[in-house]
Amino acid sequence: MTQFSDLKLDPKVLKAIAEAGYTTPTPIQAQAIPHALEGRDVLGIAQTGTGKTASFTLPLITRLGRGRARARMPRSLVLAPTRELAAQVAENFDTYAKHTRLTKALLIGGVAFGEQDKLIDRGVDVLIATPGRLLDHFERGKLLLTGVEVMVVDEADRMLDMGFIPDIERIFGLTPFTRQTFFYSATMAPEIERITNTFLSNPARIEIARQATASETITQELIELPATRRDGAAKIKREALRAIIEAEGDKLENAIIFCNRKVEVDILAKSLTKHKLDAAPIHGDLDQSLRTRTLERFRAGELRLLIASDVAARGLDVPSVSHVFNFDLPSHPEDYVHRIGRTGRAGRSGKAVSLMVPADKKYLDAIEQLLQRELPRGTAPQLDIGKPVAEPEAAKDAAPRRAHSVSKAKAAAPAPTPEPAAAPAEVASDTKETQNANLYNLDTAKAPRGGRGQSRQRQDNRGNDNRGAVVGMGDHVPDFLLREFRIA
DNA sequence: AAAAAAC
Repeated sequence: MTQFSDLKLDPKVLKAIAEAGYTTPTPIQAQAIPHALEGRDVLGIAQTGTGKTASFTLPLITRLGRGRARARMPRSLVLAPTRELAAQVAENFDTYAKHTRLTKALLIGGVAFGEQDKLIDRGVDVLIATPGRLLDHFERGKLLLTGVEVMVVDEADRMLDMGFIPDIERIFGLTPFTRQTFFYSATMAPEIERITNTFLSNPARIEIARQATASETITQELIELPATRRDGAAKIKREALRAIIEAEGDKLENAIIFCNRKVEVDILAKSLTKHKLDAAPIHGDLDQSLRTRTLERFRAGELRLLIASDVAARGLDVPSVSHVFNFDLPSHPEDYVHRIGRTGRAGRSGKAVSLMVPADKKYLDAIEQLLQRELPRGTAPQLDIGKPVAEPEAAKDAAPRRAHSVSKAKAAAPAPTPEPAAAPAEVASDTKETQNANLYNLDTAKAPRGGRGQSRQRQDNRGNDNRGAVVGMGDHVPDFLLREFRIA
């Protein structure tokens, strides 16, 4: 089997790899690095957690080993869709370039220009950036991209989702066509295909087959919660979540809890904190320095619960998360896969628990359709609904305004707008019913629907010999995570 | 319908 020492990497890079404790490259590293070192373009079709980042940083550092940076003319450029991902690439670069004299700058939004300007003026070998901030620097005339020898586009499919493709095309156009290009995407949507045809030249196409021993590392569970009035769903979910967290006890070392909306992230983080749980929010409306600090605390094990929007769904490298919760089922089924992929990494076991209310049924259907299997149904915790816990009950009197707890959480937000025609009918009966149903014990284990699950297996195992391979610098990835998604 | 990313 290939070892890092068999690859023609710079000895200084090999030394740093060894010091980081790795000996064996992951499949994508073993396949991409030789082509990259020959100077070929690389098209990598792979998910996060496969060791993708090092598959470009290692040859990049090797290739830039000779030569020096000139002022305002970076020698290489790495583009990532989110600030956190860009920061992660920068860390990876630092790890493996530590015995070289190569320099880097991280250009992301949300932070001051001053320091970034200084680094660019001095000249950097590697520029790592999100597209918006990079173009901002360029337009201010601070930056020339004509010296770029190597360009990397990471997570291109996500760039597509986020509307960055025009920016990416423009940036490609600012770099010399003689550059070497590494391009990574989890899927090959037609638009992505078009870009690669335009900007890559005879690339080595590397597609990572899923690994044979898989998905046992993530235990998935769906908790179905009872129907309620619209504004009651979130509250019931919060209660259920707390009950589950409590029931997991010490097994829950740390967890990421995903919500679909930023406001929900804030409300949930506050609510959990109020209930004496160690929780903090992360989403795109929060100050960048806070985002960075929160993530650092979480990585360092100083924070147990990270409440997140989908800013954290993909790509974030948080090595050991014991649990992932979907407080809301994601509306894009691929996001389900990305979210739960934050646990069960590096061969460790992980648990992914999703909460569902009846209104989310359509999302569940889409997820099960994508996974080609049913999510195992778990038992809902017993909830003392009807007894006010720490949060005051929703208005019992006729006026169906909003729950006190919510209005409190929203105090900081701009003037609360009136609820657009709240659910009319069954309001009256609701309170009584929930009071009687003091205990919800929903054992809703359903017989699996017709055998659509098993029929389709292993068809995309491409016969690579990496089964059972020791996986260095990447993580163990369940097989269904590596399946290609169809873009609806 | 929402999230992310530029000021």
